[in-house]
Amino acid sequence: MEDWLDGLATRRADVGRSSTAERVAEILREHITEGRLLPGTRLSEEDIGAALRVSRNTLREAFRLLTHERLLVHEFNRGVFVRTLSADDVRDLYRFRRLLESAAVRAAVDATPAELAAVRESVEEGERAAAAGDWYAVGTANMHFHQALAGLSRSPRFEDTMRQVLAELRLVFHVMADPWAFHEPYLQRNRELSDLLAEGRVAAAEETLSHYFDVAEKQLLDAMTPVRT
Amino acid sequence: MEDWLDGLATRRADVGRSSTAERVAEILREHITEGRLLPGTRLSEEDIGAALRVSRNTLREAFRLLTHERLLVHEFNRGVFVRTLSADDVRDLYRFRRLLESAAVRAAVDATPAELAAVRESVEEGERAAAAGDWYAVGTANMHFHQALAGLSRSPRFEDTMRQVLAELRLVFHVMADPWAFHEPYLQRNRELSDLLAEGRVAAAEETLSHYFDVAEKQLLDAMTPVRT
DNA sequence: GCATATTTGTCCGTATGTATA
DNA sequence: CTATACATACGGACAAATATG
Repeated sequence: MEDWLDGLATRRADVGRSSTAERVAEILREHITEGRLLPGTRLSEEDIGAALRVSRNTLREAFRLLTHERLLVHEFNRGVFVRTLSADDVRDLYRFRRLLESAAVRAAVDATPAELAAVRESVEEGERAAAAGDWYAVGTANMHFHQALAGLSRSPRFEDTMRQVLAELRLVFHVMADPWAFHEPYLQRNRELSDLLAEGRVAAAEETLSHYFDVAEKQLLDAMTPVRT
Repeated sequence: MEDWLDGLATRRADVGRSSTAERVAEILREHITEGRLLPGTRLSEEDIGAALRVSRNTLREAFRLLTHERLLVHEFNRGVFVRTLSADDVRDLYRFRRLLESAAVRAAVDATPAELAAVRESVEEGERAAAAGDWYAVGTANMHFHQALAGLSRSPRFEDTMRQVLAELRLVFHVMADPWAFHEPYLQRNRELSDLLAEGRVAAAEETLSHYFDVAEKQLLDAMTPVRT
């Protein structure tokens, strides 16, 4: 039996409120985004159902949720697998992010002070985490930063879309030698961006963001290529 | 016989294959987007299961698919209903569209001739349909136009997101007295936009698009408000 | 407010089809 | 080619929640 199944079993006690499928999905999502369940892993209905003590029907419902979030892929008559992102997927995700986050930054001209404050707050969250040497928290704060940028759009659907994209990208962070430390260099740039936005210098912010993506995308792709030819 | 022929044959079989849940979802999706199943309608598991001759478990799987597409809403212990969009939903959808389609138009500077041709082709599809007095086809062509705009992004995820947004908006088209004729006035504007893009006048195109959304959003919201107080 | 009927939520057993060693 | 394992789909069961009279 694989290790991660043990981890699942310990979460069994948590299963007791709200829709069962949602709870199961949440448990699996956590395992995936934290890298305990690696891309390519097949999720057996029987094994996981046994570990979490839920029926196959319920489990399939949870699988559906995560498949829709693109964290799992469903292959007909073969089962569900933790998604493996290709280099093309990563390129597409960054192309998408460029479009989305640039649009969000441009929308900053209409942003409320509260929305801009949320951006600054996420920068400070990252700086505090770095000062404390907590790299995991730095990574989380970086996610919050980009989520806060999405908040400038003032569109719930836009924010949902951003959440989705960021969750999907997490699938590939674990190819990095140290998945979380890789966010550290971006603290400085986030601060810059936040300041530019506060000053209303939208065009300059867009420029900074563009550099951000160039570097981050290249860094991820470089880390990926050695994995498979 | 060569091996690759076998390979083709099995792939061919794979292409046409889909789960019953997906086929059921497709049938329901069609009923919803064409207005035969109206927002607010409750979808009884037993009735629909009997009508389509599928088991409750399979049907629920189809419901899940459509719920994730936001065409249905699931109310715990009460069942699933065809989604009813609120005025806020429509406003959010238009805000989202503004961000997305503006971004797509700006990305037109890097578009290939083929991508721009797809935009023009959808305009002509609409013009032909209008000349033939086929308002349903005019509406469809209008969807294709905006989907073609999304294609300028050259991002599959971006195009998916647009598809989703347009599908969702269809839920509300049926509040219009004549759901399809309402697209007609936009033919002219689509042509304008297509021409501006072909000339590379991106900023002007963005401006035209912005007007487009102002008018369309107001028109939809006005048609909605009498429905409910 | 109460009792009843209906419907959903969850789980199980099983038959059939499909993929893979 | 066969055997095994697994996914798909069905129908039945019962508890729990909801709607109805």
